[in-house]
Amino acid sequence: MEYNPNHIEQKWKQFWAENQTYKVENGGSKPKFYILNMFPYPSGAGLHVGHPLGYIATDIYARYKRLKGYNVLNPMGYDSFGLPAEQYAIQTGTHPALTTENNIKRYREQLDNIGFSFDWTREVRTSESSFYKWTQWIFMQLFNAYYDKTADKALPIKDLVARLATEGNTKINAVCDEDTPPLSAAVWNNMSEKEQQLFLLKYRLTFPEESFVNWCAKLGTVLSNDEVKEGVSERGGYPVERKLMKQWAMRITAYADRLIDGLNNVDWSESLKEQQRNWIGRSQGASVKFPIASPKSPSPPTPKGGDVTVRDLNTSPPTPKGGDVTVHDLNTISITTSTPNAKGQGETTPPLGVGGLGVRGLGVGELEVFTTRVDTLFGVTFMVLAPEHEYVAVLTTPEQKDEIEAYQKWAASRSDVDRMAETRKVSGAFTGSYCLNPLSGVKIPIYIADYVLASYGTGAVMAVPSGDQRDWNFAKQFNLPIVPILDTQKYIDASADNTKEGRYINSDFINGMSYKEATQAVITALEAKGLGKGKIQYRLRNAVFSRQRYWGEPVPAYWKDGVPYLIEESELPLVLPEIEKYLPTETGEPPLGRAENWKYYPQAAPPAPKGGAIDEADAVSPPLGVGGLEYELSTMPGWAGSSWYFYRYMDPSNPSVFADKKAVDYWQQVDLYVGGTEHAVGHLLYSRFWNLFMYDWGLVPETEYAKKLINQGMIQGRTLYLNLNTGRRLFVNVALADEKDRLYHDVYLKMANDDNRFEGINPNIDPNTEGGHIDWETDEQGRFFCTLTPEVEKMSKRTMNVVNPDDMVAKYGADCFRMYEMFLGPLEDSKPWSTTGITGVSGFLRKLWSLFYDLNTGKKLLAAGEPTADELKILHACIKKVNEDIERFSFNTAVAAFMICVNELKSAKCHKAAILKELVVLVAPFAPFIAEELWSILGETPSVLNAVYPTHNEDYLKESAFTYPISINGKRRAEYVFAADASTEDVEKVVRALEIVTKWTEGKAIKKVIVIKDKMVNVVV
RNA sequence: GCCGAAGUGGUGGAAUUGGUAGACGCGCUGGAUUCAAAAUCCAGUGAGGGCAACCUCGUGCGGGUUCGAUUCCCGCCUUCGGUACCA
Repeated sequence: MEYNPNHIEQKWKQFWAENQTYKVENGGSKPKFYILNMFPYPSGAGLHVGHPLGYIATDIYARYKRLKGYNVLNPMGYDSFGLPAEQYAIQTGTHPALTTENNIKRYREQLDNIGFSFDWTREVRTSESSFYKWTQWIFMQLFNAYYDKTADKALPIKDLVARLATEGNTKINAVCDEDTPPLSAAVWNNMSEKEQQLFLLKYRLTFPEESFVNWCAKLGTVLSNDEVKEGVSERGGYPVERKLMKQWAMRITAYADRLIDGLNNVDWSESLKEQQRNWIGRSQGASVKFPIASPKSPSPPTPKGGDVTVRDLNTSPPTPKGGDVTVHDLNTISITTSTPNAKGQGETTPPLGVGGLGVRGLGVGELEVFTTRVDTLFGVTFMVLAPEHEYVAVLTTPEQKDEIEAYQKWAASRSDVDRMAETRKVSGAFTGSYCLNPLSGVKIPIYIADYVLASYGTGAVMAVPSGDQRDWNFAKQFNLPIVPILDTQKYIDASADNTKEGRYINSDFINGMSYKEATQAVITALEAKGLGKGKIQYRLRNAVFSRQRYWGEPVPAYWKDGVPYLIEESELPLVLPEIEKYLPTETGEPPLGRAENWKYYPQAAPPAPKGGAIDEADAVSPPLGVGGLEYELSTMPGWAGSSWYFYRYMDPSNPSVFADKKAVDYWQQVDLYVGGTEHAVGHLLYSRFWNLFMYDWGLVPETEYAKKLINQGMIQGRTLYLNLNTGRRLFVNVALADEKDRLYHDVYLKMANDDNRFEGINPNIDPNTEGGHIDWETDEQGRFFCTLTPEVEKMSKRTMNVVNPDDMVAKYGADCFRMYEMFLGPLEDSKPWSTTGITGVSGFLRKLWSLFYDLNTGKKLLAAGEPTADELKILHACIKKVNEDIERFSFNTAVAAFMICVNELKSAKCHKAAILKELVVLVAPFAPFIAEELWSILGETPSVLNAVYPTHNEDYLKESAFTYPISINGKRRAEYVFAADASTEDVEKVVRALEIVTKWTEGKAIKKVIVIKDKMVNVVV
């Protein structure tokens, strides 16, 4: 019988399907194991050879665990909402659902070809209403929740409402918008329904807000920060601008600390955890208030233009000793305001900040800054605000108005790309106003500059040019004083020295202190004056949750009189309506503005008002769109469905709950999650956030849903470029160049000897449509050649470097493809795809087959008989090695172990069923097709997955002798065979007497002989 | 700049706890088979020297710890990934 991979693949694919070999039940006596792959977006390009890498690894592990006696959940599904299908719909009018359906069909075929053990009865698709019903449901739970800091968890919003009605919000320690005003119960109870609802939005875990977002005009939607790379959209590479829009947001910041702390409890790679920590960006510091100097107080000469000088800081010591002399009496300054922020004001919020203060008129108010180095407070010589800072208008003196406004205009015109390209350039403008150092009372000028970001901290920075390079650069540019504050800062004229080493100087009461002492002393002093306190600042922003697109989950909410309300849970799912064109409306509404046939709502009877609970929609009888009711027209972002899909696999078709509690309690959490590192701060952070919320809500049992996570490396493609004489480069289709001798635009080429040189068959036809032609070279025989430039890049349809796994499977067989991908190197490493070496794996499988049948004659070699000690040793060494390697996800070395085993059995001419049977089970996770075939050839009943996984017997591995390498001073000089049971003393005695040893130690005394049992001997002279 | 990971033959990569560096595969060289080629099989293959036994060097670079370092420590260099006027 001959080895024909394609033939046995067909046979076993059918067998597995007919016998539901991979179907998994919830429950049973076996221990559970949940393995998860990041589910793919079904793109039109189909799977390329990079996608299956992780799937193969998990499939091996899943089969291995199953053979080891576990009940293994190994599901697969599709993240099937997304932009490409919608873009295609805009271009062609094809419904995204249809495109998606076709793509999924193709994916499924490709996946089946590789022989995965997925339980397809559990397949999920995020774009199916039976699935997104629960995405919408979770959204509703988030809307009905607020984060209580005292309980340190999410609580029902109706609890908050009850407390507001009895005690106001002053005692409530909850996460809310920064502009939330203090409120008494009386004020709350006097609010109208609308005012109350708007007020509650400041607390809800998901809420609409007017905010600056990344708007991509070309895609017609907003993008989250992690969907924007280098100022352009990650998908498509289109320009992105900042735009103020009303958007739904998720209060992920409420979970910032728990998202950081939870990382300590999961087995994820350190680099990935670091990425998440950096993304959350927790920094410990202090907020400090700088009183704004009254214009009436004595001031330095008004600076003009760019050459501002406040020389008096340099000529006189910043702070007189004793601290009793101050420029300004701080106690007379009334503190009446809170920090402004970049956000718009809610309607019910009393106007705060500038408007009510009249900063310039009254000479009161203060600027709040956040700093991680409050100890450097005495080194502050100026203040810098973001150009968009709310105070700028009132702080600007009439003389400086033109300059400031010109600068603001210039800063606003700069795109993110510009800003990033010119980070080293110093620019800014002086407002004409001053503020006072809260401790020293020193008067310092206030500038604006775009190196200060409005979106971080308070949008204001206390500048310490001696300790911060950017501040230093700014001080040099505008000729501002630089005061060293640590005795270690010696080269302050050359650059800033951001150090914590040394003792303080020029710093009043902290002079002589260390960093730690000073930080505490300054905070204490600030707190005593009510001008500062310790504070933790996060880089993490609340996550924008709206997309102005069609192909996504509809938000289950509607608007009445400017207030958002949820629809009833009983009305879920809110089905995505059909529309005729997938474009924004003429009035600029999202595509859903075109919908007229909202299917499921409002079909139910108007809900009865529920006792006082204001989060319930209590008057929804008229159809939406009539009587002031309007649907929310934006849809959810791509990360909505993927934030919880792993629970749906546990109970995929349940109509009444996202997953039955019994199922969730059984599977608990994902034991092993495998996916690409590109989701480090997107999906993997959002899903942890949703999981924490679901945990708080009592829906799931674990605070972290993925116990262990492995990031598989990316398999890159080889992109071939054809250089035209105009300097333009064309992509060359890798597959066509390899397989069909045919290239771009009817130019016929043939693979030349050199990998990247191609012979032209008909160079008279050139791709003039691309505005140039190829510069052909000719060889001595008059043949034409051109040279292609290869580069390693991500595989994508656009660069025509996609390698389809189907082609590999057709050519070498699925088993070979699977093992080869594993053999390529460590799972976590990225590597360019190359088929060099696949013949080695192919040869291995044929060799394995040849233990059963003669490859030439087809004669059966398989025989009965007692295995010899040698044969057992070969087998059990392999069992041991493969077990260990799978446990540490080192699949490449496991494949090598198989090769060694088969090579040795072949040399030993071993065809014994007793040996081969165990080997087949061992190979089954890696090469399931050939394993099933050989298993049945052995006369066993399929499936091989129901076999028992072999364990090794250490007795078979015992050697009768061990060859010790003998080193002299750590250099290997000889080896000598000792009996395995020789004691270290015996070994030492013999080694000392060896001729080779005496030769090397000639004339010198042996100081020591180190014998490590079964390892080596080292003679020290 | 900051954070993280990694640098080993011609090549992909092994070396699991500080203990024989280069497993396994590809490629290459020589041989067998063949009319010939492909395929297959056998042998060799880190570099340098030597007829040979054998010797010297060798895991990015420079130091250190150790009987012994690809592995641990210190200082650099390079590459890749992430991130960035984050105060």
